[in-house]
Amino acid sequence: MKVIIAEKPSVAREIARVFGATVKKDGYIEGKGYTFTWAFGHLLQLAPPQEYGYYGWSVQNLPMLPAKFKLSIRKVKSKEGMVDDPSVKKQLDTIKSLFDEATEIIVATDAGREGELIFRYIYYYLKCKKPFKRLWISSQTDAAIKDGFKNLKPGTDYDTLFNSAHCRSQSDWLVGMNATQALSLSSGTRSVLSLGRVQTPTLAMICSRYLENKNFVPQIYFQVAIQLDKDGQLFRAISAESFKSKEDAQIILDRVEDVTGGFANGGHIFSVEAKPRKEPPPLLHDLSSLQQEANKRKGFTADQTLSLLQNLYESKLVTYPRTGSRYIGDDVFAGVPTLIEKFTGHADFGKQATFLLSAKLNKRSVNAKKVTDHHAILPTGEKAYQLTPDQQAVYDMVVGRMLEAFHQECVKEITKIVVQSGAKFTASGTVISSAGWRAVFNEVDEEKKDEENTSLPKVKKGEDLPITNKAILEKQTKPKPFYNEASLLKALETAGKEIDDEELRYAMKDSGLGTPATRASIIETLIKRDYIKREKKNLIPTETGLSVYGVVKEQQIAQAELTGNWEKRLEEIRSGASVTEFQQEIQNYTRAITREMLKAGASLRAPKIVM
DNA sequence: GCAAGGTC
Repeated sequence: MKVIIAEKPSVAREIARVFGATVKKDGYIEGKGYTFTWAFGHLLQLAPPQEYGYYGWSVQNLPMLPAKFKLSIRKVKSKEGMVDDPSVKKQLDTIKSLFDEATEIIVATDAGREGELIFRYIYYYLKCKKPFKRLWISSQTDAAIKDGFKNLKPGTDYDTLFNSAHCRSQSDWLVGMNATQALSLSSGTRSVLSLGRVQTPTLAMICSRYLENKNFVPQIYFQVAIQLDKDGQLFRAISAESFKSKEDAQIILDRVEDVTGGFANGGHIFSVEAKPRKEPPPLLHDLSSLQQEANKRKGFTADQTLSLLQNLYESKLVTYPRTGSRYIGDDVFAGVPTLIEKFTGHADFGKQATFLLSAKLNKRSVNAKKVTDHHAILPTGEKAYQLTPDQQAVYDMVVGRMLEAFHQECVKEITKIVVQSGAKFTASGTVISSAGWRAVFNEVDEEKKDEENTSLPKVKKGEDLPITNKAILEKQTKPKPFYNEASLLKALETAGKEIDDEELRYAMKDSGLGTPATRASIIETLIKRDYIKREKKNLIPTETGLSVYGVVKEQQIAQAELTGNWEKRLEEIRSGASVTEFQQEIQNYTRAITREMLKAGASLRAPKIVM
């Protein structure tokens, strides 16, 4: 009997279906001489400190550097504290008995570093010695699955990938556990002051943006506005220059040849530029872009959106949600017309879906090379009913985005008029001449509301128009806004793009900080630690958060570069470089950061009352 | 009591 193990039930079901296996058992599917089973993500994790004899939290234990790491079953909260997750325990038992009977194991966890780790941790935990082969596919269509099974790789081909994954896991444990205990113990506050490779740079980003915003000194500047009259249609133009003082602006204002100053034809049309601008449709959603949109539209937190999507995924209404790709392959694209057809009766989008059926579909989101473990989020086309309003909202964002992504370009007419009247003034306006994909939601872009849909009258170069009004505008420069969930997610995705070191920047280019699956939980962790709080839509640091930031901000653990550095080394390990050398460096860094944090906590201690 | 990673 051959046993196939997938990362999650949905994938095992898909593969079983392709094989024609239909016998559903508890924890696996059987048929055609194969058995298809699954994990639920990571079933095992690196064992906590007490399993190496580091009992309690104590400075004497630090730094904790286990000679050999152990694995333990994923924990879940219960009345008696953290206990082995019973459903995980049960599934491990199932996998164990299947592996015992197996003649061969085929690994079908996701094609990536963590997918490899998920399988290997199970395999080593169960002390299994059976040979295994690796299925390596990046899309789960029938063709891709069949093709993958014709090209199974020897399991040992991925030993170095496992090494890099194991190093990632151990390093996060060593640095995170030790730095956290060191800072918490030395602060003497008896609360958990956690630190980690991902959460601490994230906290640093929020704090530094907050301080930058708070310490921002707005600069006041002045502009001159004039109002012109073209055959009764009024429009506004603003001085091309801005001025530091009101007096300078006044000089320009006085030069304006306006009606009250006795000039009948005050504004001279110096130039008129009108050009069409084509705006391609947006890409399909990945998890992050959808979380950002749901935060902007509905104010949902990243965590809420993920959980709503998980519900929709479990109801088989949308495809796999924790994806980092905004593309689909040609195989999936082949099914898109049929999919669109299912939405021709949709209350909001029916008309656009019907339109798309006879239109040439835009293929901007179709690129097999940019599909990683999973493709972009799509509706499955299954009938949706009895959704809660929040589920419906997220579902509609998925459906709407699909229609947008395959829709036509939006064509805008951008007009720029330059008026001469003592000085140069400009008026600009944008008019949508063909809505294209923007017809789906038919909304005005909030951020660009001022310039969108401002239509300007038709004027000709050389014309002179009366100026009916003029004024000095007082404006001030604005600070960068606080982070909110949407802008933070975006910043985490693109973290590392500004690193000076080219190699580190390259190493991080596809990752950023955290992963699609973990970013929502990072935000929740920072809130749970009382480092940050939600204030309206913004993420604001608390006093605790700011003081922790104060003591770590110069440390490597607070920089995105640390991840860049690790990613570079992990990639080298994947291509065969020494593991021990990296592990040695991590141990050294663990000793250093532990020492630093044991000192640093003192400044967080509440001042003693002097009698 | 602690990391980051994955998933139901």
